[in-house]
Amino acid sequence: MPTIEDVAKQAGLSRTTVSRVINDQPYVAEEKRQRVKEAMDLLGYVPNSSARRLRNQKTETIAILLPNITNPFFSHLIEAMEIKASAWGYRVIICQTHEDEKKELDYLELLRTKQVDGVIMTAVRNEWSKIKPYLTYGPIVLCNENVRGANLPVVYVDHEQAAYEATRHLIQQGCRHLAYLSGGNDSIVAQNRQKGFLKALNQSGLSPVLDEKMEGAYTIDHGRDVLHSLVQHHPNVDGVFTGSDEVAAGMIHEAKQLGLRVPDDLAVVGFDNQAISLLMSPSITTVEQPVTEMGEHCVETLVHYIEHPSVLFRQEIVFRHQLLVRDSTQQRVTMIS
Amino acid sequence: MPTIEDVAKQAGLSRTTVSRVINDQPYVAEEKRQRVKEAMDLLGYVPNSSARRLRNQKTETIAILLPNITNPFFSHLIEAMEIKASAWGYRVIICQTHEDEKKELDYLELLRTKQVDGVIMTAVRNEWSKIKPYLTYGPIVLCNENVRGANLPVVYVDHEQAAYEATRHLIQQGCRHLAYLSGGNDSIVAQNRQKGFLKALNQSGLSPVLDEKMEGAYTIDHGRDVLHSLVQHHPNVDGVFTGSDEVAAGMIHEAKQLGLRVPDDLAVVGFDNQAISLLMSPSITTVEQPVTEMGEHCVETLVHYIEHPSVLFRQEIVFRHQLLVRDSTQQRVTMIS
DNA sequence: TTGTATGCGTTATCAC
DNA sequence: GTGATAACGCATACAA
Repeated sequence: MPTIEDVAKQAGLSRTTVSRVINDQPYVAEEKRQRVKEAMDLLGYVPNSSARRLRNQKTETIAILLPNITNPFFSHLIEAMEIKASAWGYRVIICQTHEDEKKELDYLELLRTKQVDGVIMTAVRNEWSKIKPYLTYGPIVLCNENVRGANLPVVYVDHEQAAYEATRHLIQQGCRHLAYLSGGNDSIVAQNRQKGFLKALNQSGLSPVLDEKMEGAYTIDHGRDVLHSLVQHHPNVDGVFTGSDEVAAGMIHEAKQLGLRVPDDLAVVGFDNQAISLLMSPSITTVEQPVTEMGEHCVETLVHYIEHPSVLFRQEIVFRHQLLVRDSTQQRVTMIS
Repeated sequence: MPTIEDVAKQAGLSRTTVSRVINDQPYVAEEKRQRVKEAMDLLGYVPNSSARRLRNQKTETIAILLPNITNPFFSHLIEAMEIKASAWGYRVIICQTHEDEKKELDYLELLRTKQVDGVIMTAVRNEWSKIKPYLTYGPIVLCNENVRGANLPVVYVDHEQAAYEATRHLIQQGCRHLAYLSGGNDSIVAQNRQKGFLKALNQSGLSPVLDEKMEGAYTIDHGRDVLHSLVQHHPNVDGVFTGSDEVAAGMIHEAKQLGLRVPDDLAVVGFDNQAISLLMSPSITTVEQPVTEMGEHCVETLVHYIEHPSVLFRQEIVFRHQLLVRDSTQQRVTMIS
C-alpha cells in the first residue's frame, strides 16, 4: 500500500509537492506535476482516507436515521438522499432505529465520535433535550418530522392541512362515521394529522371514532388488524383516514376478504402515493408528498451547514402535497353503453 | 473536544493508561481505572474514530452495493444486513449503482481508499477482471449474484431450479404458450432462470415465446409495457414467468385494465414473495427467497473474512426457495354452499 | 516554487 | 503496572 512518501521518493520530490498535486493546489511547476502523476500511476497510489479524516477533521460522510428501510416511503427518501449526497461527494451511512430511543441515541453518537459530519433524522423518538447536545458536534436536519422546541432546519409537508383535505373529501363522499389512524407513533406529524382530521369533522358537526388499537399503525399487517378491530367494535364506521398506503392496502384487502365493499361500505384514504396505491383494486385515494425533492433538499441543507459551519436556526421548509382521489373513496362512474 | 491527552492530565496519568482503560485491557490497577473513568465522564471524552482508523487500519464499516434501494427485494436485504452488521459493530454505507458500470467501480474504490473494510455486492455489471484487483484491499462477498470466474463467497438460491419449478407449474395449469422475463439485466442469475425455464419447456416439448422487449424488466412500469407488447405481438401467450413480483403486478394490473382475465387468459408467476404479491387480486404465485437469512449470512461471512484475513476462495452457499402457488396461476376453487 | 518540520488522536512497543 | 515514544498517512505553517 503506497503512501504519499513513496510517491515523493519515486518522483524525486517532497511529500509537500505530492500533496499539492493531490489536492490540485497552485504553485507546482507543470513539469513536476506530471512527474508526480506518473509516480502515482506507477505505484497505484490512492490517498488514505483515514489519514485525511484525521488531518482534516472531516469525514465526508453523513448518517441518515430512519425507522425502517423497508417502508417504501423511507426507501424512496433514501434513494434521493443517497444520489444527492453522492453527487456532493458524501457517503451515506444508513441507520435503522426501529423506533427505539436507545438506538436513536447510539446512532447520534456517530456524530460525537467523528464518524460522520452531519445527520438527517427522519423520525425522532427522543425529546429535544436529549438530541440538542449533539449539535455541538455537527449539524442535524429533520426530514418529515418535527420536535417540540427544536431549533434546526425542518423539511416537511403540511400534514394538518393534508389530513384536513382528505377528511373533508371523505365527508363530501357521504361518510359520517369517520376513524383516524395515526400512521406512526405519537409523533408531532401524527398529532398534526389528527388536528386536521378533527378540524374537518368539527366543521361538519361530526364526532370521531377513536380506538387505541388504531394507534401506531403503519404496516400492511397493522391495517389488517385495524380492520378487524373496526368490524368488531365499530361496525358503523364508513370512512377511514390512514397515515400510510400500506395500512390502507391492508385494510382494503382484509375488507374484501370479509365481504365488505370499498368504498360503498367503507371508504379509505392512504398517504404517500406509493406504487401499491395504484395497483390495488380499488385503487387507493392518497396524499402525495414530493419525496424526492424533500430528500434532496435535506441533503443540500445539511451539506451547506457542514461546509459553512454556523449556528443552526429554526428554518421550516414546507413542501406542497396533493390529494389524489381514486376509487377507494369514490364510486366508479358506471360506463354508459 | 477533549482528547486522550486531556483525560490523562485530568486523571494525573499517562495516555497509555487511559488507552488501556478505553480498550478494556488488563494491567491497570483498579483504582486508576476508576480515576480514568471519572476523568472521561467529567470531560465528556469520546475516542476519535478517525484517529483510531488510522492507527488500527480498520474502519468497522462495510459497503453494500445494490442497483436501487427502492426495489423491495433490496430494501429487505439491506434491512437484514444493517441489523446484523450493527450487531457486529459495523456501520453500513449504502451504494446505489443504478446498474452503472462506472458507479460500481467508483464505489469499489471505497475499499482501496480504506473507507470500508469489506464489500457486499448484490449486483455486478463489470466483468470479473475489473473486480478482482480490489480483493487486494479487502474481502468481497456476492449476494444473489454470480460472476463467471469469480473465486469468492457467493450466496444465493438455485434460480435455475426455481424457474424450472415455476414453469412446470404453469404447464401443469394448462399453459402452452409461455414467455420468459429475466427480471433484471443479463446477469448470470437471469441466465440461470432462463435455463430452468427452457428445461421445463423442453421436457414438455413446448417452445418459448421470446421478445427483446421483455429483457431487463424489473419494475411495475416494465410489467405494464411488457403486457402491451405481449398483447400486440404475441396475443396467444397464456403464461408468463417473470423475475419479480413488481413486474408481475404491473402486468396483472394492466391485463385487468384491458379486460384480460388472470389466470384464465394469462397466468403469471412472480418472484420474491413481496407484500404486493398477496395484496393484488388475483394474488400472485411467486417464489419465496429467504431474504433475511441470506442478508445475515452475507454479513457474517464478510465480517469473518475481515476479522480473519485469508485468501478468499470460491464458496457457494445455496439457500432454499419455495414456490408459493396463488390465484394468478390457479383457478380459485368455487365455494360450495 | 519547493521543502522541512509539526501535529491531527490513537495505540503498540518497549523500557522501567 | 506504568509511562515515554514512535508510528499510522496526510496537509499546513513557515522557512528557504
